[in-house]
Amino acid sequence: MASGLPADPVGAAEWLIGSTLSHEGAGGIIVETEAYRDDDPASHSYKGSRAGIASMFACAGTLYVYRSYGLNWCLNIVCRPGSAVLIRAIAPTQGLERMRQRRGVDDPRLLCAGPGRLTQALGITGALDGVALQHSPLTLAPRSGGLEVVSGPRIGIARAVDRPWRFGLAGSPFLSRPFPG
DNA sequence: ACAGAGATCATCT
DNA sequence: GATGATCTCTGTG
Repeated sequence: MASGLPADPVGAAEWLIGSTLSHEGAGGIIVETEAYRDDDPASHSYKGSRAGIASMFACAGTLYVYRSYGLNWCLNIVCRPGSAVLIRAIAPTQGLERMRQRRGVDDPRLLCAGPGRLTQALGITGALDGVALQHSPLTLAPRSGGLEVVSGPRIGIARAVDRPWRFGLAGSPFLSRPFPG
């Protein structure tokens, strides 16, 4: 990939921490991600391609956006066919006022702390599902300096809970939940 | 602070 | 008919 996204979702999830993600002037710094691999029982792609998740089997850099629990949109970036990284939280830096309006809350810590919240704050919907990142209204800028990344068990899944494939920026107040330890 | 329930829908059994 | 990679509100300690 042009952006240097690792093909392995676990490496990509860690790599994405600290990157800047924005959509039409609203966005911030990615502080929380999760990796989902095609050989991973917790992944939508585990049982192979089927209707509704086709974009997860597209080429690296494709956006996979799906609806969760009937109401929330969740944003993933495919890093290899069948494997993707779920963007779980960002530290809001641009377009604060716009995001507050869309979310209907004032507390900046509640603007983008969670996969459903961040898509709502940025105005991301299923319309972006299957679109290539570089041809989408989304902008992704890799991190510049080093930073401390922590990892832990993923959230909200029933299978393969033991895999520590959730990554976060150490000490960030914008995480959807704190990391154990 | 923590626990439980409801909202809502594509996909699967 | 059941199941989620969720969020919010409400009731209780």
